[in-house]
Amino acid sequence: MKFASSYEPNLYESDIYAAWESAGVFKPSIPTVPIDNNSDGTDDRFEKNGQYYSIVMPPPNANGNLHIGHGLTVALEDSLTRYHRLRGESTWYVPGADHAGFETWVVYEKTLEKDGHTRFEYSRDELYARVWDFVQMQRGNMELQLRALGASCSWDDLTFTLDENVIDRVYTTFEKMWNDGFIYRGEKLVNYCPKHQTAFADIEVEHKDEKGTLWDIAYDDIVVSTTRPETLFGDAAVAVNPEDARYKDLIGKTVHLPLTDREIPVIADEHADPEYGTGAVKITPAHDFDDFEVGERHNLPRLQVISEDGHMINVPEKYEGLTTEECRKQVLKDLKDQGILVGEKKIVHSVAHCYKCGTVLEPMLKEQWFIDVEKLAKMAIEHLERDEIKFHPESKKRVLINYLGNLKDWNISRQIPWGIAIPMFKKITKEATDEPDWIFDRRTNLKQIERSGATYVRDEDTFDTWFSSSHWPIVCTDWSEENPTPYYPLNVMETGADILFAWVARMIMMGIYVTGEVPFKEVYLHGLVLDEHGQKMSKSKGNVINPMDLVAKYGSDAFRLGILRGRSAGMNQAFSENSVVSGRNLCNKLWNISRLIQSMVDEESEDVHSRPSATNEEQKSEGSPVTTGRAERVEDESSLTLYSTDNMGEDWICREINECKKQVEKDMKDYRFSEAVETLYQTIWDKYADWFLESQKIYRNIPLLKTTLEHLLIILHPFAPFVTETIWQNLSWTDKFIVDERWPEKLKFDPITAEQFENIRTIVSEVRTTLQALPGTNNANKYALMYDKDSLVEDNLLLIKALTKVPDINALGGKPRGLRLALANHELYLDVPEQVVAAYKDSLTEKILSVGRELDALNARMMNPNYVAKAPEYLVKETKDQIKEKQALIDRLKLELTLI
RNA sequence: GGGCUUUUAGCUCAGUUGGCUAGAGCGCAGCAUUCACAUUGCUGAGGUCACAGGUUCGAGCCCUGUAAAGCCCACCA
Repeated sequence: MKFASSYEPNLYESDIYAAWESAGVFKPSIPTVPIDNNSDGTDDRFEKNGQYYSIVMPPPNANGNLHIGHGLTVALEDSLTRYHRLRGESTWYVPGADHAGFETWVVYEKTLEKDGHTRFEYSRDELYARVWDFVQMQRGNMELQLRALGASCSWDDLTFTLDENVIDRVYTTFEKMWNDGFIYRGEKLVNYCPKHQTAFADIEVEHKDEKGTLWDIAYDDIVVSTTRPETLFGDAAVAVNPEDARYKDLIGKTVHLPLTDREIPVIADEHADPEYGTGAVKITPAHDFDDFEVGERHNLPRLQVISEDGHMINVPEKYEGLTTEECRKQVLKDLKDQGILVGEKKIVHSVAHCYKCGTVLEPMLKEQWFIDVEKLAKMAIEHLERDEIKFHPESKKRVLINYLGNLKDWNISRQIPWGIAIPMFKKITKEATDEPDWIFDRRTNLKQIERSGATYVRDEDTFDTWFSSSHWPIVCTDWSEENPTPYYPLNVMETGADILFAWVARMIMMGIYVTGEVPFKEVYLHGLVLDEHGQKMSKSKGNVINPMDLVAKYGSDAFRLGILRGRSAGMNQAFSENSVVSGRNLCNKLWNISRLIQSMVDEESEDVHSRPSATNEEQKSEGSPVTTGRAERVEDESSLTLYSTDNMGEDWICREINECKKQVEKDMKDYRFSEAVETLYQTIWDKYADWFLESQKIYRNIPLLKTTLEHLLIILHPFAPFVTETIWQNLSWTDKFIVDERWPEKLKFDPITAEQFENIRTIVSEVRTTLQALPGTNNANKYALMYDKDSLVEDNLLLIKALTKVPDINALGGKPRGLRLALANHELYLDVPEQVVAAYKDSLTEKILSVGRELDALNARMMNPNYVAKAPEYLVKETKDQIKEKQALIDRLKLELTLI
């Protein structure tokens, strides 16, 4: 195949992915289901020596599109997956799809409304079936998008959050909790959205600061302060602080509740803050969280005056049926008319909103299922304290422990039809008094069941989705009591830092409760992807970046490289198209590197008959430096390519690739993706292309070119899977996929020779810098280079000439002239006329001064007796050496100056 | 009120047990054009590491405090 002059990702990506998928390369190499080859009753998977690497995808919404956060998630998770696969581990990346209970329901309810219907026209089962069809119809987009991003997940194992095995597992856990007494049904105040008519867990509530009014209302002799006058019909008492001298005498007495004919007691409770408002507060146990608790302490009645659809109930006829807003106006008017509205003050207070529709949430008295989380949280804390899970970033562990320590009981009932039905049935037969009021039963497809002569009806509520998704690591790995799998616990859970509490905390609690083990060994939390100005992306701001647009424009790899760049764990960081452009450029660079090497390989095979290894002959005739330990026809284990290193640049690139590999290994272990990518950029671009390949235009070592390119392609593959595979296939040096390759072994090289190449680099750099600094333009073509009795230069004439682009290199024959190059400390001169050298004098003087400043600093360090006495020996020695070096350099520079 | 995080080049960020003469990408400036790649090459400018103290032979890094920005939790009648 021929390489085009630039890499066009669109031409290859989808074909490459399809080829991977049909070849089945994303499946774990060791089966996920138990096998018993010896028929000895043991699971043979555990006997195999393979290492297991498992990771599961936080399930994207089944009927949605991927957003930028998903893009980051895939870039992170798939890099890990591909890296561990290349390392030879049995790697399992389980994809998922979320039924997204509430989210999807909101979308569906909108379409219902558009068609002029409401949820109340249908039974729960009908609604469930309708949403199911709705989701199936819209489903699939996100799975295609995951493929486009290169996610190398095992598609056969895709887990949908409403799959049968998920529901089974959730029911099993629920039953266990029910039997263990962790589940209770309680009438409590819950956060309730009157628009969506469902309750939420505390964590789903969005608090916003808002302007409001604090009204003072006279209840006989006592003036109470309230922001919600309409709830006064539900008042059960007035509370004052027991220490508050103003109201001491009133405690125990009753006052008249305005607009009604009721008398309510004045009670003493710490809840009343003497500093706030009038210091007296009306207590409405059924419609305020604090008041609910006060009510419990004082055994006050809970009077519900607001219905679930947000209208007034159980109130005087005049107010009955009004919305809370209308009622507030009416009440205020009536109180004013009676002259008992005695004050009003503008305040800012925080108000609970529905995180989806923004409606103000109503605290509502409801019977719901709750999980008593105390023991679960305690177990989780114990495991965390024992460091069984490593966090990235580390600080989040403490944050999580603090959260778990203050966790309140968890409301798991939701009044929406789209979700997993709660498997509880309520007794409706009055006479069967011995039977329990509520029973657990898995037959949630039935509305009504019979047991022990009693009739039970199904609870119509569904589970909070976080309750089922807290089982995610368990259900995705198919863990069960009978067949524990080596893929559980997961190696890592990668997800957004914003759902640390909602999801990660619950997975840990549930994992420990169900399996006795933490569900994952490490947690990597990514922050939000912000726009290029560091602003949160939002539709209303119009700054949303669609990852698929970028993939289409620049390619999947470019997107992945771009989004990983400059990103670190747990931080909300800006993202701009620029970084993707830079990723695209790297892909193109790599493509052209491969193109060049392929062309060299092709030439070699054409030339092989006429003039075998001509370049090597040339090299040898110039006399290579004497070295030891140089690689001789090394057999590289991964690629089976034979190579030898025949000059400095070749040893050097082997060393640099080994260093790069080592660095990437370390970065992946520490989840430092950005650094890994950075290292690869530098190695591929600044070292491999700019130095090694340039030198190979002179010394052509085909076997080494092939081996080193293969190594670089493999190391980059986890981050840029498509371009590396496309090149791999295009080169066709092997029959395999790069996906299936093994992480390369160390390259053999001579370290002494490798280090000598640094001298060449210094020489070349100085020639370039000096030429640029000389007056005039296009100096590279103007001035020849001269050398005198310098074996390094002599041995590498062609290379230096090619890299510096000077027109000529000549021997001086013991008569120095021109401009001596001082930095590199070799007998090298630029053949520059005197008047030009004179113009260079200023920059030379400046150079001497700056080196002088460095020397002063070093000397000052050595003058400090404490430094010499206390600093480690090697550092003192290093300083001494540096002083010598700098001094010598200054001498050379001064000599250069006097020569002018 | 409790907790967490951030502050380093114009922008976005690295800087892993203190050894730094503080780095990268983008951007900027200059130079180059039969070259695998202009999605390029070469060169360069650009920093009081938020501030103030302290510890240390030595601080971007450790300690104390201050300021600014952001996030989370709780409370807010």
